[in-house]
Amino acid sequence: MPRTAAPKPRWRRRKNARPEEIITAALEVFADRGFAATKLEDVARRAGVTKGTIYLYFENKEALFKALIRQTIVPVIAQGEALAQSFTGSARDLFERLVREYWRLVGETSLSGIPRLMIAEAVNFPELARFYYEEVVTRGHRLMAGVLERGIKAGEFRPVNVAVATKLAMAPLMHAVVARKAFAACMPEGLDVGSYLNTHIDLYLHGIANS
Amino acid sequence: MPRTAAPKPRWRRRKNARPEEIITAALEVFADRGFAATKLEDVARRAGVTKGTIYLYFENKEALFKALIRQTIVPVIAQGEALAQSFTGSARDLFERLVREYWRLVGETSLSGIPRLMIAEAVNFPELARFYYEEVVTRGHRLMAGVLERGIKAGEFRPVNVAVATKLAMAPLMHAVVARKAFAACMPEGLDVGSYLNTHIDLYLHGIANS
DNA sequence: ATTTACTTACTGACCGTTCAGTAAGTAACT
DNA sequence: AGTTACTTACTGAACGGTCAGTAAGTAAAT
Repeated sequence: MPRTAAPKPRWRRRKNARPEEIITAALEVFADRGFAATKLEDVARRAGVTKGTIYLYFENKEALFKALIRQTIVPVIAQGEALAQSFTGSARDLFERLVREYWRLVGETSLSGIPRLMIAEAVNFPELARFYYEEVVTRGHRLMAGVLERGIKAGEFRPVNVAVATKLAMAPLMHAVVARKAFAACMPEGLDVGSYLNTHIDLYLHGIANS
Repeated sequence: MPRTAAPKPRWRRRKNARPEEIITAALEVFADRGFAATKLEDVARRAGVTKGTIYLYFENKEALFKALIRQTIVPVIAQGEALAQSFTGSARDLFERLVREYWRLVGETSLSGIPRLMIAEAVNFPELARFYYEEVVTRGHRLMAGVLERGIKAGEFRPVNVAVATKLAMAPLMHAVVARKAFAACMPEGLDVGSYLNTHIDLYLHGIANS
């Protein structure tokens, strides 16, 4: 019997690729099960390794989660900030761009599971909540508040209470992201995201317009 | 030595009072920990009994939760329906009444923990999700949709897509309820609920007005 | 032959659920 | 009124399953 049988090792050493693969797997599992209910064994299986391997690259479950946030959501915010910085059109148009961009990058991807997860488990994991609130929520609000102030300064928008108006601009987005995921299985009709976004943008800009 | 020392029994038999006391305790714990993270031992302690007693009155954790929903949230919806039924003013005024009433009965009470809980855990407890969606969400939407249709028929509101407009009317309420609870500890400034509600009502009615 | 990335088998804590036992309450019978 | 026989609301400990984290061992790579 010739020793031609492929050596085909049962596993390979891929130190460089592992962290990213584990984070990718973690995103999928965390996004649809939540933080507490996610089993690291599932994350490992999806990443093509075993549980122990995760602990070679991340200190614990919480550290893995933070790494995931930093590598996925934070860049989305940064991209929004860059867009706002370089944008030269009206505040109205920038608002619309940002809303649609948020939906494209978060609402329609598995990232949409993250806001739901945070809202769900913030109370039980206060350290995670603090981290997320600072890195994502306040930064996102600052971005939107900047757009509103720009519009007010330019005379496009009424001089509203910026903090409140910011929250009212984001709320329908956040709630859609969060509720769609949660009750997907219960809504036979689904949610017509197209009309939903269009209507929100229309109503909001109409409401805040200086006229 | 006189036997005046109160015998003070370690516990008393109070068959009639138990279920309600357990539900009250359960609301508080579920509302701030969520479903999965709630320990029946905590519920029991808060109700002044032990874990075993809960099982004399409720089949299991899930049945306790359903009983809680039926006894707390469902009556709130029913009250809203009654108000809408008997209301004789404009649709605009009815909208405002319902929004404020919702906040008063849910947003400002420990009931506010329930929507968050459902959104959080619907994915992991599909049977609970189905129950809640049917008994609460669809019924709430039907109520709000009725108001919008009334306004459209009366010529107060533009003939919008009612399903979408309903969701946009509720979203800021739901999101405020849900996020406030979640990030209470992270928001030093808090949320100015008064302005938030006023602004939402104002913007929304302005946006949907037929003019 | 040595190093080290990875697996495997294990531990300890946690919690929903169960159930044998206990003591509070009740009423029948003195 | 007091004793006793009985019912049942409630307790508390233990069981079984789950899962984050650990450490000893294995095999890939050099």
